[in-house]
Amino acid sequence: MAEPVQPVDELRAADRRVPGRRGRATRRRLLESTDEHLRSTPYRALKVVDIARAAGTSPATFYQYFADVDAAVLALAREAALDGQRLVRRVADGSWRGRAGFQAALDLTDAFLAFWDAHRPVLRVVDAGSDEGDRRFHAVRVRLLDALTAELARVIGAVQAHGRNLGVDPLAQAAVVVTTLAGVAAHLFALELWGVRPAEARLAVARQVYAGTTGQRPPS
Amino acid sequence: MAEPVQPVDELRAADRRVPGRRGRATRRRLLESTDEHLRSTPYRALKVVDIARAAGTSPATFYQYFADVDAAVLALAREAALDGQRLVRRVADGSWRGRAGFQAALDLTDAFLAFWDAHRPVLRVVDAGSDEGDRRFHAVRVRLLDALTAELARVIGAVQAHGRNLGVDPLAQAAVVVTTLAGVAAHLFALELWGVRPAEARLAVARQVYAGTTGQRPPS
DNA sequence: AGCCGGCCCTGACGCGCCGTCAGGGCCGGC
DNA sequence: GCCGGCCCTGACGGCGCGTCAGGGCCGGCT
Repeated sequence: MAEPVQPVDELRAADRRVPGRRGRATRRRLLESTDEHLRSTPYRALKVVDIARAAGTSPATFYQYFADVDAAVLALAREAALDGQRLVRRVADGSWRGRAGFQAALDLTDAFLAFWDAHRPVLRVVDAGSDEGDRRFHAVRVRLLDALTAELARVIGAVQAHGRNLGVDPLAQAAVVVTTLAGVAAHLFALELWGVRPAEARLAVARQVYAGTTGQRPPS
Repeated sequence: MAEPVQPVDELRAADRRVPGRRGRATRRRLLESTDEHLRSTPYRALKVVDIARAAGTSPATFYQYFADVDAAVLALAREAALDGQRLVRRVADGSWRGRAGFQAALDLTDAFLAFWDAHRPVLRVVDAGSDEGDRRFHAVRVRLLDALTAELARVIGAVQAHGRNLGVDPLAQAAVVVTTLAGVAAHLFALELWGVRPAEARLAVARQVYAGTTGQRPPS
């Protein structure tokens, strides 16, 4: 929750110059090219030369702006994290009580799945890197999901305070709910191959979100 | 559920010979070396030469038994899948009714987390490959989780038949529960860095498994 | 207009790992 | 003690990475 959105970005790695207008445009084209390629190519098969050429520049230029491909993906992930903050409002604004609660769960599920879909290739790499113990990827994954988890934990805590002692750690419960959302979002395609229809998966997720958040049986 | 454990394994890739005793021993050492290295090295940083040398052999020999590193990891994953089948019994044997149901959920959670932990490095690669759309990794991931999902779906269907119409597709619901288990198992370390205590995460997962399977509010 | 300084780009190169192939060691049977 | 077949490996071409010195472009100043 720092004040500036980004610390003026990184200084140019190669020679410590501060990029001017033209430089920033090149950097942006490289980021977009990276995102593009990530949608059609497995991460390990990404070639710097392809990214650079598609951006109308050369590999050497790529290394002027990013230390390696990871750095470019991390930059994309930070942009995605910014975009993801609107999910938080969806949790905070909706009412989680009674019949409306299930609607809130459905809304959150839909918004989360859409969010993941918009940034799928990047988030895949973030997940993989984070799982492998890479600090940088872990940090950005936290940044992606932290506010949402905290807000859900607040809701869960409020439900407990309202009389229903669920006997759980709100943070742990929220984290598990968010993990379900992220897991299903990531594997939705796989579930489909498996014979699970997306609409059914969506409903099942929303039920789990509802149950996990309110401690109530979901409506049938 | 085929009769032979493995279809006599693959023929040797290099020259189509059927490996003899010595050859199989070398293959096994290569597999173990791969598993070993995977525990301390990010997948993309794996070097065939390191795997081979640690197994007391040469890179060329590695390629006699595996087309590439992926193939070795897939072989390890298939072994893990075999090991994972015992999770199914745990679901089938336990009673999911009443108070005992929550115990069944706890047992499944513990067994699943232990299972994932035992095979973590390999399963990480499987997840990543599957997410990237690689057919081979997807197939082995299905093999890993299919029986468990099917059994859970059976339990969910039975609960419905017993009068409580949950109004959901049992397969979708089971798939979401399994996804929660897999997601938390994969990210448990990350959750810990996040401030979630493992014991609390375990309880939260068990509650979600219980709620998702039986449609009941978990006990407090 | 002409010049100049600083911003930006890139060709070229050394390095390291991949994956292959021809050739040779080892071992058990006769 | 010899031989055939199983198994291993040194050596090599190819490719992508990451770096560096050098040069183009452009806007401002006189």
